Amino acid sequence: MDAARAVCCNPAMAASTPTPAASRPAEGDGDAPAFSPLYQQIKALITRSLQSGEWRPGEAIPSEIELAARFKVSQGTVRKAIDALADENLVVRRQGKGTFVATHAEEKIQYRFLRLTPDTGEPGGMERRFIDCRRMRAPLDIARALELKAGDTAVQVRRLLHFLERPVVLDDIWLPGHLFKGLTAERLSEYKGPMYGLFETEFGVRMIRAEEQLRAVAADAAASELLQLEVGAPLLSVERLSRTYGDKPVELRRGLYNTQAHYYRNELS
Amino acid sequence: MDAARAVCCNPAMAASTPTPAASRPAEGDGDAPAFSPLYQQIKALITRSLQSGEWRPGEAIPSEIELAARFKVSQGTVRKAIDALADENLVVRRQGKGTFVATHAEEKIQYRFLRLTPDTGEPGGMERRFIDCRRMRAPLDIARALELKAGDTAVQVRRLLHFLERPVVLDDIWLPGHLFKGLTAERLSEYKGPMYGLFETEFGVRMIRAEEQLRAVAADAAASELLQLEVGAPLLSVERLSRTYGDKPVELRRGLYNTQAHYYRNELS
DNA sequence: GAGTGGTCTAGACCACTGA
DNA sequence: CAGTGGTCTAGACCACTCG
Repeated sequence: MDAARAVCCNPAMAASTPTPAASRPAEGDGDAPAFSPLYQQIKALITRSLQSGEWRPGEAIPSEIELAARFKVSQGTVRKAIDALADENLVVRRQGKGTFVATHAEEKIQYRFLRLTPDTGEPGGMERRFIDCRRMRAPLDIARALELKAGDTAVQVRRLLHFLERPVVLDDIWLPGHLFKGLTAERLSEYKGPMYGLFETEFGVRMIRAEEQLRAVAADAAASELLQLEVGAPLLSVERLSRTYGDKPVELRRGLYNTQAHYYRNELS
Repeated sequence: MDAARAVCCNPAMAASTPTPAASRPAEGDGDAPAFSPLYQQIKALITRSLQSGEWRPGEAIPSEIELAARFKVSQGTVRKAIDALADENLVVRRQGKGTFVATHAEEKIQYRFLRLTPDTGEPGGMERRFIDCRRMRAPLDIARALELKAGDTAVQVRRLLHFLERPVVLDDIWLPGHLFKGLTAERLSEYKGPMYGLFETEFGVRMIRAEEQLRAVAADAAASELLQLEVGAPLLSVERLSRTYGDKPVELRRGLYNTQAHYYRNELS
């Protein structure tokens, strides 16, 4: 009855003790020690359930005690696994209530990934205006970034963010076509709340983490018109690659930020 | 013998049990619950020892077992305190060896805080060239940022970073004069290794964390000459406020980055 | 082999939430 | 009040480093 524990389906796992003699497999190349602590295996299992949609964004996951029973490990081990997930913002702990699947849809702080802050006043409060939303064969650079095959279709969304009636951000957003069937400008406009909330609830695509590359560039004709600036004005170029579970890239976003009255904030440690 | 535990000097602390009846002080305003877990108190004590220089950067701090004995708590509690310090990069754990005070002086990855990456190739490998180093009364905005009194002296350092013989970064660095007595261009030039390493070993000032504000700006005459660009060329402006223990600001740095062949990298989660 | 940090367990108790 | 996450403990054992 204890020969199974919880990791019964994990290829790199142990039988009933956490680290049996067999846990040091094939030392052939003097590489890949391949020892995985129990709590990381549990973390992987929980992540798999998150990915499979066993619990939906915003919902509570089972309590630590339940999970401990399910996986046949101690509560402390489950706790450590959940702590790691909470550190990665995949999950939110709320004392006395439970542990909840993170969501972009209901956050008080909208725009979890938007680091632009007005010089005076609070972040947020940006108004969205969509310019267009088109399906097409993915250009080469886009396809490469999104790991699409040549010829696959992509969705391009362009939009502006306004702050106090002035355009501040011009975004050019690329998405894999096969994940976003039926995405139209109308649905984008109708949806209240952050765009990543719509992606989550309507298309089941959850943005987990992202990398950004920032540069200073000069406004070209198109950008200068849309952002109401002179050609050549300096703009902050922000290229973001967003990823979902398994580090799979699912969005490439090219933003141009007017930083005359805003700044991009970052913390180092 | 157990009435003292370790937190004997902490005003917001308990006697011998972690959370005695008295731990809910003065609920007057319906504010400030002021409950501090033991491990956070231990963390604060360790931080105080770090700040006081009881252990120097690069050195090992006492083992978990020793600290547990000193503070009269369990090893698990010490462990949680150290985990928190490691998360904040104040300390580095090395299995089998010990826990070490973090340092800017010996890191393999130099420039822990520099997020600029060349488009092709590895980060780092920048050559420093100092332009000048002067002491003066702190300008008003600098004094405010560094929390100096009007009239206090400040040190201004200007320098360039070159990559493959081309100037890429122009830094304008402001430091509180009273912390950096005797800082000269010579000492800056002679020192091998990152500038924060010199600050650490020569002046006992340790940069713990920092906030940056990024903008796109147009190069003025001075910057364009030093960075060998046309006037008006777009530059990434990076204003960094660095802090030491207790969140005390100790450096204001204004950088201008040429992002034609480099980008500023950031990770979101 | 001795000493370090890393994992895992089991159990007690506390703080918070909501019915 | 019961149920949740949060803290603390004590002890066992493992993985890593170095002399």
